[in-house]
Amino acid sequence: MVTVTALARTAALVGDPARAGMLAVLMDGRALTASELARAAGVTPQTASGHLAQLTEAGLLAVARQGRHRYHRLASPAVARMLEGVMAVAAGPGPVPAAPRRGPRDAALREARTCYDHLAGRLAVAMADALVARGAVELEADGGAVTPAGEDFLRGLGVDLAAAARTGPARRRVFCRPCLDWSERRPHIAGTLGAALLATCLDHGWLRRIEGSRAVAVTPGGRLALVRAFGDGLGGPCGDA
Amino acid sequence: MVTVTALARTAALVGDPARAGMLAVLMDGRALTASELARAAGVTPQTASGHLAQLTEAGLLAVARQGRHRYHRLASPAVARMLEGVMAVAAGPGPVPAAPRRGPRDAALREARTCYDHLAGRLAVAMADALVARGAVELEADGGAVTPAGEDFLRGLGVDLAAAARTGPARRRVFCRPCLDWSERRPHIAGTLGAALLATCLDHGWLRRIEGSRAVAVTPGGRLALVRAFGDGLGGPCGDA
DNA sequence: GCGCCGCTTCGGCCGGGTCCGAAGCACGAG
DNA sequence: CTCGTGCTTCGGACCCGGCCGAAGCGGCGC
Repeated sequence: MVTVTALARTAALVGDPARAGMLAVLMDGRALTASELARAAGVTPQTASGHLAQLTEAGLLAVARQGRHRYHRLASPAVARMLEGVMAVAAGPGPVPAAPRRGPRDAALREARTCYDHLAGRLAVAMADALVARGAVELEADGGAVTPAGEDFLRGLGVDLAAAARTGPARRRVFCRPCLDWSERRPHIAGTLGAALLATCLDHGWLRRIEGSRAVAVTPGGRLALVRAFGDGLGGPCGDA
Repeated sequence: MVTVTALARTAALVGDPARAGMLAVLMDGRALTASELARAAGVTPQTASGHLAQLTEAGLLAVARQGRHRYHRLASPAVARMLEGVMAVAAGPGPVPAAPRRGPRDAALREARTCYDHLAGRLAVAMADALVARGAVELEADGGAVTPAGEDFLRGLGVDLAAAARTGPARRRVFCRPCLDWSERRPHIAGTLGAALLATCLDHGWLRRIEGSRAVAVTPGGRLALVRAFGDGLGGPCGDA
């Protein structure tokens, strides 16, 4: 089988700490320069350059030149899914890791952040719970689905389901994929629906990206809108309701 | 983030050719002895022993002692999903790899084989196509769903949907996950539904595992039943209809 | 009980791959 | 044009990790 050597090569690319750090940072879906990635991985620029060349040639990263900067991003959703899969295994079977780190430094990250193209963190898990509770979405380990009632509800929020469903109105119910949250250890909504949800929240000004971080902030108006749409669970980091 | 080092460690485990070979062989869902895995990976038993110890301690493999044999298997579906993800990336974006190898040695593998807990190969792709064509299943990149009509059809075949849907009759439609086939480069049906389909085919005697290989054979009666259920596409390796 | 077989552990060898210092390119600004 | 900055390439040192030979442990069959 030719594939076994390719399998090992690909996994080995992710298996180096420096490269793994870069890929983990890029999991938020943004495109970063080589210097930023070097700093994130804790190596010198020339070392990072070599790693980036390998990752790009293997098809894990895509680059976009822009002036004298080179922006690197994950080459495809398949790469993001692969990384999610490895992270899920790396996290181990333990469902409850206690409360390992309560540092305020990453409090914003635990509250809400981007995960490639969708939301993650406490907010995303609460959102998924609310959607399941109201019967708008069905979630299982292997996949998820939007119910007919859920279609109406989401359309009411302004989620562009039609854009998410490229294949016509007949099969609008599938574009939903669970993604295990590393901070909450509970599933949130990824896939095309997750991407559409994030886009909607950003478009409406409910959420705002925080510069230089994967974290996203809930705007004052956004908090109101989210609570009205999803219920009290979306209220705040510590339940300010 | 503690997880970055764990991410790299896990990926590095898959990143060694010998270990990757063992994991690839185990993707058929069976449990093999250390000697068999050593031969599959092309290393001596003592080398394999070290690798297996690492994989087991990291939670990628589970062992079952039985007499003087030790049977190793993938520890969880999460591990299988991770490997699928890596393989998908390793296969590269190229949708058409020409006809790289037509050796009769793996003809049976290309025709039908197991992939952890479900079917893969030409037969599985044809089966997925037939299910989609008759409107029993909807498949997208992010997930799949069984339609209400599909529920009736599958139940008629004897597929145990109830066992696949542990969570009650209300949300029976989601347990379906696409899995990219490495020989056909087209999706087939994985997930709980894929596992139930394979179990049904084996129970009915339509398919039979081939000893010492991932390949499965279609029995004479099975071919008849499959063609009747799914149409001519299931007929034979080269379309003997 | 004795010997066989599967599996594991220990030690030493060796190769691949990562790392950084220094120098070379490319692009944009002044 | 010349300088400065971001990125890449080259070279050599280092170290981690895989590999196998030999020896030790444990269960099974005769």
